[in-house]
Amino acid sequence: MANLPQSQNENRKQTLILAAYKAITEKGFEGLRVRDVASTVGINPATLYYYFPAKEDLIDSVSAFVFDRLAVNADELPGTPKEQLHTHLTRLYRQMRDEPELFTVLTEIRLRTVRSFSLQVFVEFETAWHTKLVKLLQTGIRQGYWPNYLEPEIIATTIITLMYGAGLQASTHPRRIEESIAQLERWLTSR
Amino acid sequence: MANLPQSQNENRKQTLILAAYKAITEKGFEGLRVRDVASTVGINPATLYYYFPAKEDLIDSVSAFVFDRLAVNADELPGTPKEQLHTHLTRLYRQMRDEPELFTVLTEIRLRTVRSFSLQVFVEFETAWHTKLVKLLQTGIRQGYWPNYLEPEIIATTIITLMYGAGLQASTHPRRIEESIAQLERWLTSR
Amino acid sequence: MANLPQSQNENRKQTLILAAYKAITEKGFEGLRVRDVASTVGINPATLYYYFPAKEDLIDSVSAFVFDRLAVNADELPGTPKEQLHTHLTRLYRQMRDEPELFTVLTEIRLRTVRSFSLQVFVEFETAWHTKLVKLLQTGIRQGYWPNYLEPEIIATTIITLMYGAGLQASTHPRRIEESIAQLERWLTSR
Amino acid sequence: MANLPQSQNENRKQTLILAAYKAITEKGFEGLRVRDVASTVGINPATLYYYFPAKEDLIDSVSAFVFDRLAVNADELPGTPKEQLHTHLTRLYRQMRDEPELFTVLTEIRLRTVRSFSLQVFVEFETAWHTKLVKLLQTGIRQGYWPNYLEPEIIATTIITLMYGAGLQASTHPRRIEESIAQLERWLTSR
DNA sequence: GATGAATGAGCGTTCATTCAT
DNA sequence: TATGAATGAACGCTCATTCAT
Repeated sequence: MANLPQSQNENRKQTLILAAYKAITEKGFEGLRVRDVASTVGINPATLYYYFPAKEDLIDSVSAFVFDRLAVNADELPGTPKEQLHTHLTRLYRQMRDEPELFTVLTEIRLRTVRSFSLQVFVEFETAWHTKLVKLLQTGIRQGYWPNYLEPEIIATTIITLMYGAGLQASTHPRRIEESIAQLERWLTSR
Repeated sequence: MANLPQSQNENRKQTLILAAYKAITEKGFEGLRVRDVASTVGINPATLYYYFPAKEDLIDSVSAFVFDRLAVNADELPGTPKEQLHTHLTRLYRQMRDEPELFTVLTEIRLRTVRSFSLQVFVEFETAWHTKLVKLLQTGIRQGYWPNYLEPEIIATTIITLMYGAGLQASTHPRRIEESIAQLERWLTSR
Repeated sequence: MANLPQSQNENRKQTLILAAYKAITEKGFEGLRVRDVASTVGINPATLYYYFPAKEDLIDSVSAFVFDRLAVNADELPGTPKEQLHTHLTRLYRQMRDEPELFTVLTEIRLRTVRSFSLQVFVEFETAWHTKLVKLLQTGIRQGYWPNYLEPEIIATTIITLMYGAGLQASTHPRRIEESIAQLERWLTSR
Repeated sequence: MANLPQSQNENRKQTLILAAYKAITEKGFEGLRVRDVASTVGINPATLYYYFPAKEDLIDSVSAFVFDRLAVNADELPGTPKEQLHTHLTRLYRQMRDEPELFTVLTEIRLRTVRSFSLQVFVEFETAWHTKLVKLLQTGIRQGYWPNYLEPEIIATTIITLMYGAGLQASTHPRRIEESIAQLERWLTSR
């Protein structure tokens, strides 16, 4: 009861983040306009500034939203390491298929970090993902699920790289993604 | 004699394209300004419009420039198919290492096509690349360089996908790219 | 008991007036923002509107505050007319030295009246000051403190004019003020 | 013939400066709007930015315009020092009477410098004025036009101070100014 | 070929103010 | 009394583009 206003506030913030996310989806950062985001939500542009002191803060929140949505928590999954990895890749694949825009926006953000906007947040995201994959692979190798000549660090890197590439093609070639991920898994388990 | 002005014209156009390319490199399409491109070259913005009727035309030329620079003509290389693929991947890797911006801009363009700006040019580029890889792999398999259960279409797709991902990380994690590509080759030739 | 809220109300009003005064001191009317005044006092801008129905009302109160602070009640001083005038000028000088901003704000208000915002309040202030000076001078001349060819009206005007000029230079050239006022007194009493 | 465009350009710049000057006259810096200045001149606001890269640059030009207009070149006048000073003061008085806004804007600028915008330009203006007055007075005293116990530095300061004060009252009490200046001259030449 | 001058449309942001709670 | 949330209007400024010269 008492925190309803609070949650209403949070609600509107979320609505704005979603609207901005969708706008980026459609026009990229290149075409992102504060006015458009506001009018999509049905509020005055000035009101948006009540929630986000600057456009860049809204963008930061969109970034956080994207990172949160991405299913990269590979180690908290059930089953054997092998099953865990499979689930992880499958989840990512499904996400790419069902909401390819998420990966489009992820790439948009990625490119922005290269031009050093707020690199830190992206570095953290990638490091976390990489670390989780490495641990999963180490455990799997130790338990005999994968050949022990595999180098977890390199495999993790390769998986992430392939996923980035897949995400970039998600909107236009959903089929390709599936095939590439399947091929990756085949290689991992071969022999 | 008669075509000197013509070539001078071409020269200036190239200079403008390069300037625009560099601008995209530094600020992305998000920060690309006609005025900046013109002043970098040392001309009046109005003059730029003599060479390119609209900003979008300049961008199209930049796209063409990027596609041209990319070393994706895999089939015109010397050696056996295996050597050809190796050379192809190595060339791409070296390009990523030496001028990672090229891949940054490629991705910028790629994202724009998703939002349907001039999709066609990108489809052609990708199709050509894919086709060349498929042919190379088919020949290699036929000649026994790779196991015959490999499916050329899927492997080609996987290679391209990985390369996109690598390109995205070129500016920030050059090491990762090397490892990923090496891993890919190991998989291809294993057994 | 009953008027405690009343005085609390007055208290907060005074706090707001002081904050606005200080803001004008630092940024002029040009940079006076309701939001800033409110946040300096630690309240919500909306709350300020409970105390002052409009920004202009707050400004009016600041004007009144400035007029009140100015030591221009020349006739209520002890001593002979000559001593009274000396005390009057000395007080003004000290005020210029100790809180030059007061005169800066006075001038800001003065300029606003020229553009006819609330001219009346300023006319009253100036008339009162002028009248007091005239009376003081008349008494002094009648009592033989100053030569009788002095014209009180004109001298009063000259004093006020000089004081305005001094006030304008108070923040940047405090020394000049002292010298000018001393010179004025010397002239007044010469022969 | 060749420099006509150049002078046209300068012409428009001057027109804009004048329009801005008039706007400040009417609304002060507080109410100075780029849009208003542009529309007064009948151009698009964007065009104004072709001539002045920022609002503050336009303001700087207005300041220079005001300083130029002010008749403070006291030493280049004909006649004896006494006549020169008289002419100087008379000119200023007439300017105050005929275009009091000039002094209103001068004061506006003066207040802005107190809040340290571009203090230097004002310091230079004042120093030049002061120096000229001092030289004029020194010469006059040496030549016996004024009693030799007068201290040129202090008198110069007093004159300037009085003139600032007069300028502040120019729009509302033109009569007062005349009287104050006359009084000043009487004092200077008494005995 | 090249430019100075111009512009309509629009940008991110801020303003004083309001009002339900 | 006090505030969170909202807004219309405007602000300084920038954009891609045009066009007479």
